[in-house]
Amino acid sequence: MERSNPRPATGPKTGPAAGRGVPATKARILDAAEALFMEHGFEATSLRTLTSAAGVNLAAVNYHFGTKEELFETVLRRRLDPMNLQRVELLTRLEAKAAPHALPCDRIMLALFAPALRLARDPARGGKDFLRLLGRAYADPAPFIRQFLAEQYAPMIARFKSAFARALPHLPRRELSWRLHFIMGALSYTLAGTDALKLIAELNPRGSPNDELLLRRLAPFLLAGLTAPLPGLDDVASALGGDIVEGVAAPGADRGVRKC
Amino acid sequence: MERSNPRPATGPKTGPAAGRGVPATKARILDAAEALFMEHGFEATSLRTLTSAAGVNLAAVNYHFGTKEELFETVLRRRLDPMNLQRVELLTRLEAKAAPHALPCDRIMLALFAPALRLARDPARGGKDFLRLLGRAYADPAPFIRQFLAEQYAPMIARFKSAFARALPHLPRRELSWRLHFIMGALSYTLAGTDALKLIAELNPRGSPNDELLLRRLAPFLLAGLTAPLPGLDDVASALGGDIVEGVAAPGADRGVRKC
DNA sequence: CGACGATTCAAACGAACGTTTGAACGAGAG
DNA sequence: CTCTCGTTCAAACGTTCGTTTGAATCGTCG
Repeated sequence: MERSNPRPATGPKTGPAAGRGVPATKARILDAAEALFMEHGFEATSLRTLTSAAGVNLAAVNYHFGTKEELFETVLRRRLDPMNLQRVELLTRLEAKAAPHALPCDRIMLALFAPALRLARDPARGGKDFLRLLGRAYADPAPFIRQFLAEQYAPMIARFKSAFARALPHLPRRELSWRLHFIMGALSYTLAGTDALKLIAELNPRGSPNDELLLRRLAPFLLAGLTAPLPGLDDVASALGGDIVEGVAAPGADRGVRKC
Repeated sequence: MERSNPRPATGPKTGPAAGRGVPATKARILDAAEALFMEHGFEATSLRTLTSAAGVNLAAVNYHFGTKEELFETVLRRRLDPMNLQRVELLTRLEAKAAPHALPCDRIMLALFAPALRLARDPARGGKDFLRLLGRAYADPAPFIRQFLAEQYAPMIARFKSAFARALPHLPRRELSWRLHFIMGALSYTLAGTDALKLIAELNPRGSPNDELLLRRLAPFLLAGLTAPLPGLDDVASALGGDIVEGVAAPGADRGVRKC
């Protein structure tokens, strides 16, 4: 029985039906998990609900994936790995094409967004639902999720940070780091599509939550923020120093900030 | 006994020690809940952990608040209500001062940010930890949280949307709605301070996660995005139409987008 | 055929959860 | 004192969770 090593070497197909499309169970679990994790989150999705939806036995998850957490990581990795790989490859290709000039940062952002869009359009199961799962994972408090994402994203982020630094030589590195953080935050939040304040539904009454349209609006927004002039040191601060609650609020507080 | 109405009218102090600082239990539960919900999220915080930390009996939560969910809403409402009230009042006051001219949108954003900053600086317990709790709640999948936040935020959001619409008459209403959504998303994500990719720690090695500094960097970033020129219709789209993965990628795709 | 190994299955395990119960407590009013 | 009533308490309830178990199943190969 060998229960001491429950997971039988996650390797290739040594399965029962041998040569062809064998472990339908494993794939069905992955697909159901992606859909349910997307809809209800990690903690709120029970293995009993999941295995029922997938039409497999309850124990199948632990047999094939070992643990619920490992299943979650597998679900994420299945689409995240290729996407981040595409991002870095695309960036490298665009940079090579622009050489010896630095790649302008709207192109860099294109390399960041296009693979996500491409994933959203993926005809295969998942598609844009996966982006919602990903955005939700970004905000999950579970430590194992945070660590997994950090490891998964760190190299890609570092690569893009270098590219942006080359495109924006005047921008202090620290400021760039902040702005990249804001960009990833807005991107995650938007992709999560949680409709927190029902804004999306109100804005896009038709049933189709057009992700492409969404990213096409988000990209210029973030690009403008990225290339914004450096903030004055006393924009918000001076307003807070004066008693804003009584309406005094910094007469000349708009230095360094673009007017409307 | 009257167990048919377990919660004894959440009204004022009719307590045991009568006249003074009575239901220490209730306050201790609220404080402990704020800290623990902040650190671990709603689902991951058990009532047993919570009541142990607060030094009260397990049943006290159900006695005083009825339900774990109602406790959570109370924790949020305790600081959220005053903050959103301050936001709207400050906006109204600034608008009155600017009349008959429209209030420029950097000032509008000041009214959005300053009360949050003020809350972060609050010497009373909670302070900036609460903002992290709030940012986390924004991304929580639990339906009751989403509904609660939507009801709580909708009026304030609508008020600010009108103000921005007056300051940006050339911006289509639909575009403005999107950008406001992006702003609230980036704000929530930033306030959540989840340090998803450990960026914050790397950027701010000193122990103090200076929220003021953070918002002072976020505000110009978002302001630039808000006032960005309208996106061309084929920035990202044409790049996607051409086969970006092979590096063709839209030679003249930067129309309408500010160059770096 | 017969044994093997990978897979599936029904059933159970132990733990943790939110909530309820009914008795004990303790100050204030009659 | 006695009764009352808001509060606290230890204990238990019923449910659900992720995981484990050991037998049954089935195609493959000697």
